[in-house]
Amino acid sequence: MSPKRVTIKTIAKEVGMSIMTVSRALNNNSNVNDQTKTKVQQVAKKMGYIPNHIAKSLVQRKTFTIGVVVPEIAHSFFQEVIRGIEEIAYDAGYHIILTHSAESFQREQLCLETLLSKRVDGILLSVAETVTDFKIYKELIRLKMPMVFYDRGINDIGISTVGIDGTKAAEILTEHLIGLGYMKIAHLAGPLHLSIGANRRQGYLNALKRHKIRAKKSYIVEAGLKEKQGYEGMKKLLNQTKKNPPRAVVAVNDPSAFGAIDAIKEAGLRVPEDIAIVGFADDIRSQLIEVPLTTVRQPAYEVGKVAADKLIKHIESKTEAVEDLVLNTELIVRKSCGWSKKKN
Amino acid sequence: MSPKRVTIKTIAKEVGMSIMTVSRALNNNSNVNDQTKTKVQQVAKKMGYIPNHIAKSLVQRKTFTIGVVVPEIAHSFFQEVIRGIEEIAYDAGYHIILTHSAESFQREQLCLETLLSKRVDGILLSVAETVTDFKIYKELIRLKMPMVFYDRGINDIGISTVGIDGTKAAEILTEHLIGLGYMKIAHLAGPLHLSIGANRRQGYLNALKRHKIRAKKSYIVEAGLKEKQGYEGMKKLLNQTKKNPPRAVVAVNDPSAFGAIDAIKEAGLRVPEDIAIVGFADDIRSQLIEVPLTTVRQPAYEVGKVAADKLIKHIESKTEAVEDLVLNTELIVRKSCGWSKKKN
DNA sequence: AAAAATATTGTTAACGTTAACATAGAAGAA
DNA sequence: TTCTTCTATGTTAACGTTAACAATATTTTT
Repeated sequence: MSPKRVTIKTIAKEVGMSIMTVSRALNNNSNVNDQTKTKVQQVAKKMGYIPNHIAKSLVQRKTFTIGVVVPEIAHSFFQEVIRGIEEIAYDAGYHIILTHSAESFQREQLCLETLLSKRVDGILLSVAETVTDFKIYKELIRLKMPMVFYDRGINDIGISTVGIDGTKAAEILTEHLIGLGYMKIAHLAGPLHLSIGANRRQGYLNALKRHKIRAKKSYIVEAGLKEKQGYEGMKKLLNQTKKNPPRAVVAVNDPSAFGAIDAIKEAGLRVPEDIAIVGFADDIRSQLIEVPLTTVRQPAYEVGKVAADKLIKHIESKTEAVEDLVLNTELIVRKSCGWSKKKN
Repeated sequence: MSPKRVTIKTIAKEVGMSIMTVSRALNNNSNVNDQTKTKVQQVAKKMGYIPNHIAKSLVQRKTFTIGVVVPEIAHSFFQEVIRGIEEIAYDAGYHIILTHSAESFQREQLCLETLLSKRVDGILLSVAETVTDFKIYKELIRLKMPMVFYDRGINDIGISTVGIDGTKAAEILTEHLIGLGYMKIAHLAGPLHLSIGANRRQGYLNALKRHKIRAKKSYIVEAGLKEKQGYEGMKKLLNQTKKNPPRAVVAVNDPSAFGAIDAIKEAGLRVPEDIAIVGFADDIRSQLIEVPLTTVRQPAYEVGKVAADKLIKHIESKTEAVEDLVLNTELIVRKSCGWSKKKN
């Protein structure tokens, strides 16, 4: 952008007025003579003036920019969330800087540092899987940086979270299995320090309890959110329950379920005849695989919209309440839970 | 972010040195005593210093930010492109501002104005469907704003474009139909002022010509890139060819094909028995619909990567050549082209 | 030991804008 | 007419940083 830049200074010289008048005229600010205003705006247009938001942001300490941290950009769930965020942000006159933590704690730190340096007005973040240290979130609170967690948050830390009721959804999912007659139900859990991990496990336990099924420690394996970890987790699970293998598995999410299915097949077992499985999140692939996966649909686009909306409220009013917003989920029954088969 | 901010000035006062020394120490710049450097860095950390990129950008006239304009954020193709862009940008130390033109010319103008005002270092853009006036692109060139088109570009305007060889891909697609025995092949074209529209139509015509099939004007309808437009276009096509309806249709893209399928069904015809159809782009839905769609897979993620890479080269070297980069496509044969049926 | 070179630190201005206060002129009120 | 109140514009400083040049202290060379 080399050709000698046009600034309000240039315009001021051209129209023979002070830069302040030009600034006011261009911002349609009060107390500028109508003639002056029109004149300035005409000249600005003619000269090809492009306002410099950087300078404006510096003096006003406001960028109209929202920082978004996504833990897994390849996941359709998050892509839809981004879409929701963009829509709301656009309507409110904000723009978004997109960053990607790739499920890495370190990289998440880096994303946040960048966003702070770029002086975004607020941050939307979904906690990376490998995060175990919440110091930086507390620091952000201390800095009064407006922030909202979406999908994956930290409880009782003073930051609003927008997501689903994972506990309830996992409970419904598990109860669905129980309703089909399964008694020996295992759980491939996610990271328990993340609310999604803890909640889904809790929902699983709640369902068992309600139906007076004793939870077995060996039936719960803390795996992870990725396909590979689901695979490893399932292998471990099969290994430690050889004498009494489960008849159904509640996986923490769909990718994890995909991995688990691989492990089940590898062990020479069939889904759902030998082991039924249900996932969580409704990944696009879930309906495409050989035995389509029973899962829970999360309203990704809505999550993005609501989170962005809440964040902007936080940004624009110091008194906006910190609260958790819970959106509805929907049970999607497909073949992997073996609804049409005999069970035991 | 209210608590009295720590700036290099604050630090300078604390360590009893000039702000310039502090600046140098923090930037690991040459010519600072090692002791001083360590001291300053320690104090900075202790005081919770957060560099202000806004101020830095202002003076250096460089933001390390890339502006991305996406025409349809709900489309999985573009979501994958974004993923590719993010990856390359991250590796090169750039961040991305994501904007959405929603296929609207006006809104695209707005996106570009914003990006200019935010002083991004470069712009990646895929032309919105309703764009017919290229003035602003020329203006960007004049401003020497580094820029690369991805997927949808404008020919011979002096801006690099990263995409696929739409002509060739459409030719292959059409030839596939011809190879299956179809002779009466129609085309639902996209906007012809966009390269993707023009190229795909050309490929369709090339294939016909090569096989000595006369192209009929009534068999070509300029529709649009969206599902609804495909629907309307197909209705029009059926209407204007009542005496001699086509046996196969080459749609400009998958959404358009979906719409066309609806129109075909609505007319009481079957796909592919009565009318075969092929799309373009491999939308995620293409394999899910009742009669899975034969289409062309475009390497979306790769497109994003290559485009970002090219843009960064443009940014970092004034002499980078303007050129069109062409990536390979892959024909995906599914049922909608009726490969297993009789044809005429 | 003086001169030259180098290493380290400091000073000033600039990036492009707006906030806050100041001023001049015009219009209205007394 | 004079005082007051607007209206329109101007002046100055600030936002937080770096570039360019200046100055000082230290080391090296001759």
